[in-house]
Amino acid sequence: MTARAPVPAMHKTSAGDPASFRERLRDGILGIAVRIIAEEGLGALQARRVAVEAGCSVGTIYNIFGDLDGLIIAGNSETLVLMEAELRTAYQETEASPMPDRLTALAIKYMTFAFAHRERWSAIFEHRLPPGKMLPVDYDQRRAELLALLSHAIGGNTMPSELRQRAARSLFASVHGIITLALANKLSPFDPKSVDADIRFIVTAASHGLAQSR
Amino acid sequence: MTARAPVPAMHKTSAGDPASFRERLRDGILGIAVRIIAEEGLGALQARRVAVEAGCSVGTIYNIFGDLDGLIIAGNSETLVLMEAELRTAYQETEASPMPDRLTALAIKYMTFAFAHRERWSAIFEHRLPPGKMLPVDYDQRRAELLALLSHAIGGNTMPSELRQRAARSLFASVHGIITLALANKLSPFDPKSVDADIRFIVTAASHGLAQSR
DNA sequence: CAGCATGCTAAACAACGTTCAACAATCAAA
DNA sequence: TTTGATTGTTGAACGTTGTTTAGCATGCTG
Repeated sequence: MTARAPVPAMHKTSAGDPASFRERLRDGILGIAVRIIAEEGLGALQARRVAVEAGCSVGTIYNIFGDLDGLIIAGNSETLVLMEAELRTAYQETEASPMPDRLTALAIKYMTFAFAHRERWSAIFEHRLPPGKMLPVDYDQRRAELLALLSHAIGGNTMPSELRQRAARSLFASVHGIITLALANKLSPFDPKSVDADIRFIVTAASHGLAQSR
Repeated sequence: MTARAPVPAMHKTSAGDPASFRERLRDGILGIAVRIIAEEGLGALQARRVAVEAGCSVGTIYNIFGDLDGLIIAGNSETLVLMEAELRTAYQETEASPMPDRLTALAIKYMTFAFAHRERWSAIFEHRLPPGKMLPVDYDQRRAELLALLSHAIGGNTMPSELRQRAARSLFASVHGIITLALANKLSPFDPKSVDADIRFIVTAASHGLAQSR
């Protein structure tokens, strides 16, 4: 029994664009990985399972992404792209508004994204890459762009750069902390309305503090 | 070879207090687990390693703690006790100070603890228990006590309870977010001085906002 | 001494990430 | 076309996890 079926021989057999098969395989694997993370969380991402659902072998995943961390980072990178797009439109829509309103809009948008893509958002912060390894440069770049967006939202240019950057960092971290603890149920049962109120409280309070120390 | 040595038969052989062997074994395992977490992080905690270092078998760990999650929770519980003790003294030392100073002192103390016990502190928030399982009641109780401490620090009794609790939650979450992202190097290279300034900024700013909306 | 309950041991199991020899497919040159 | 080299995929196998469990030493009880 188990007559050791001859290899399906399905690779490189697709006639079409050049460099197509490999790229489609990459996109397919990546899409499946993102879907698993989105539906069941980062912990549910397993090499074998991705291979089965993608119709390839485990080895292929390692050929393309190096290891599971590479696959996770590629997925997180797509999440960052998605998030930046949404935040950028929110930024542009409130460009004429006064500063506290702009900050609140941005913070609420960040919250909305985190709630709508709960597991994908969590995956960004849950993932810790093994010691010694470095993040890809393009991934680092995406994060820097996001922070620059926040920094610009805080003070057009009427404020000392140092204070503005500190405010951008602290405020983002604060909003982030509120969302994180809320989603993890670490402080109280999860309640979106309450999180909304918490964020508005901290952003307006900080805005007043900022205006005062100008 | 490997003549299957007769079982060492080391258990229950200690003459002494009643119920002593088991408790000392429990404390030993727990102490080793805490040390591993403190020195190398939650990810370095492995059943076999704990068993070897404790001089017992893996099964014993499961007999005492149920599973690895039980051991982790027991370790985190000790961290909570340690943290609450430090925060409580900080709370008592600043009981006479005005509210913003009190909040700042408490927040800075929280930061100091997180830096001093980096991995133990991280373990509390990194650990996610498997779906369906509930946290032990005493563990939940410890967290509630910590939050009550913060809530009391914010408004003696001159403030509406609802607003006070919201402020306590948001402010703690904010400080927590600042520390979390700083330790994870998610926003910029880690710099304790900068984190200190960020926390003072958000706490004083929020205090002003609180005073305003009173 | 015989029987029983307790609870630690250590071997086994299942599932994971990861590696690698074998092999199919393609292309360039003869 | 035939040959050889190269590229890229396969799936079995390896090592390391968390977890379970049969086996047995121990202490207690009659």
